[in-house]
Formats: sequence, C-alpha cells, structure tokens
Amino acid sequence: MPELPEVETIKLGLQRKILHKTLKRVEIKSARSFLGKSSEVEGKKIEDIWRRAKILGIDLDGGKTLLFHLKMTGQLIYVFAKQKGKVLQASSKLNHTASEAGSYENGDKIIGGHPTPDMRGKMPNSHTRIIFEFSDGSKLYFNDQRLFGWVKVLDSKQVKDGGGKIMGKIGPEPLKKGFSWQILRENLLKHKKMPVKIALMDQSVVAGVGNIYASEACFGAGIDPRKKVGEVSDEEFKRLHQGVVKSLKNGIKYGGSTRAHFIDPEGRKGYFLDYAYVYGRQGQRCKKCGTPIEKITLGGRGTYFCPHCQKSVK
DNA sequence: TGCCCCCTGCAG
DNA sequence: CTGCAGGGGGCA
Repeated sequence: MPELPEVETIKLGLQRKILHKTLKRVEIKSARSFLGKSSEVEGKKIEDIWRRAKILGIDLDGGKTLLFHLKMTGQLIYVFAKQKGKVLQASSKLNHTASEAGSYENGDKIIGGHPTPDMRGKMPNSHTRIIFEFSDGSKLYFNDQRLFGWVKVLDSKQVKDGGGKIMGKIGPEPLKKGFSWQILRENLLKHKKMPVKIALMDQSVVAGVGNIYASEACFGAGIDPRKKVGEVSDEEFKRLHQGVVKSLKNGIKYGGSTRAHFIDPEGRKGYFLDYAYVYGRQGQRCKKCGTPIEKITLGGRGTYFCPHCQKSVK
C-alpha cells in the first residue's frame, strides 16, 4: 500500500499515540504475518518510532526492534476504547461496535482543508492479522487484506548497523538534506535501459517512491514515463529531482493517498489524490493543458501521464 | 532486465 | 468471469 508519504503519516500518528507506552501482549492471528517471537517484545517499552523508505520501525527497550512492511494493503490502526470501569467490561460482552464501546480518543480533524472522518470501523475485522495490546488497554491493529505485509522482530543493533540484508539495499531518503539531483542521476543511471518511471520505483535508487508518486514525479518533470534513463538529459534529471521531492511533500501535506485501503492510525484517509495531476485520472483533462490523461501499463503497473505535457522534448 | 508470483477482494 | 490493486523477492 503505502509509499513514503503514507508510511510517514502512519509514523507521525503512532508517535502521537503509542510512544513510551508498554507493549503488554501480542496476539498473532496470522502466523505468516509475524516473523519472530512475541515473547521477546511483550513487556517492553516503546522508545522510538521511525521510518526508512517504506519500512516502519519501533524500537523497544531491551534491544529489540519491530519492523513493519505494509506492502499493498497493510494498515496500522490504533484504538483506545476509554476505560469506564466495569461498564465497559460489561458492555464488551454484548455484540457492540467499537465506537459504541467507548468512543475514540479524538474527534474528526482537518487535513489539507478536508474534514477527516474516522474510518476505523469495528476492530478487529476479518483482515486483522496481529493485535498489539498496551498496558493502558489501548490496542494497535495490524490489518492486511492481501497478506503481503509483515512484522519482524530483530535486534535493534542489527538494524542500526545498516541491517546487512535486513533492510535490503535502500537508497537515499529523498526528503533529507543531501538528496541532490546529481545523486538521483547517478543512481538512476544504474538502469540506463529502463523506463525512467520504473527506475524511480527501485528502492535502491531513491527510498520510498512507489507507483503513485513515480507517475506524479514524471508529470512534474514533464518527462514521458516510458523514456529510457540513458536518454534523460541533465535538465530533465533536475526537474525529476524536483518532481520527486514536491510530490512526496504534497503527499505528506495531504495525509497520504487513499486509493482503496489506506487510513492512518486514527482512521483518517489521505487526500493527495484530489491534488494528483495524473494518477488515477485516465480520460480526465490534464490540469495544466486540458489534454485527456492516458493510462498505460509499464512493468505490469498502471502508469498515468499527459501525452502533451510529458513529451520529453528535452 | 523482465516476468511471475505471493494473496484477497472488488469493479466491470 | 477477467483484470486490476500504494510492493517487492526470486528466477531465467
């Protein structure tokens, strides 16, 4: 599911909700989703929550780290059913919905001008794979319809040391200082014959860019997504660099992209797609020139572009 | 470098 | 029914 802006949004939400809480119990409903021993993390306190590319990390005291990869349909949803003494316990035996169980901690909020209603629904649901319960009674639900995602227990030290193969070969963080157009060029040029849009999605080229933001970055740069990396000019690399950074920043600004599944830990959708120039807009008019947006398949993935604005003239 | 595959579910 | 979906590992 999530690309960099969505995982970043989840990270920020979890930092607000579960930092410094103690993990009391891990309930594993899908063994294939949880790699490691739950006993190694139960009873531990959360010391840090971070993101690298599309991977989310939760550092615990005692030297273990929980790594999350949400792949296509993973969600991390936080629920704090307010403790109302015995009333809640009694009512919990009834067939109530989660919202009836005690109301969530927060009401609706605003992201990028949009009201963001709570979309969490009843938890757990049929896609809930792992439940993390904290000592204050609140819970974090790892949901994943397609079962591609995972949670791993690792030694924090291993992860910090670059992780060897654990984190894979991950390129520079595009929103950090030091990510220049020259570095993007150098990394992209490892794939001279590849269409530039596909190369952008290689996590060793640049961290966190996926199918939505790769299409948007190509539009921002005015480059045809099919253009071979080896034929991209320096001017175009500069614009591509800007396109990557801007689209990712906008993604974060609007709370991520919700195509079908993404909601943040507080149940809020992301609204970036309302502002996207091409992704998901086939047949609709280009916001810049009015030409209908086209959809093609590149490397098996849906790819969107404006045939007028993205001619890759130079 | 390009496919196929891991899965489930929804829209056409 | 087929095709498609915010990802990415493995294999020729």
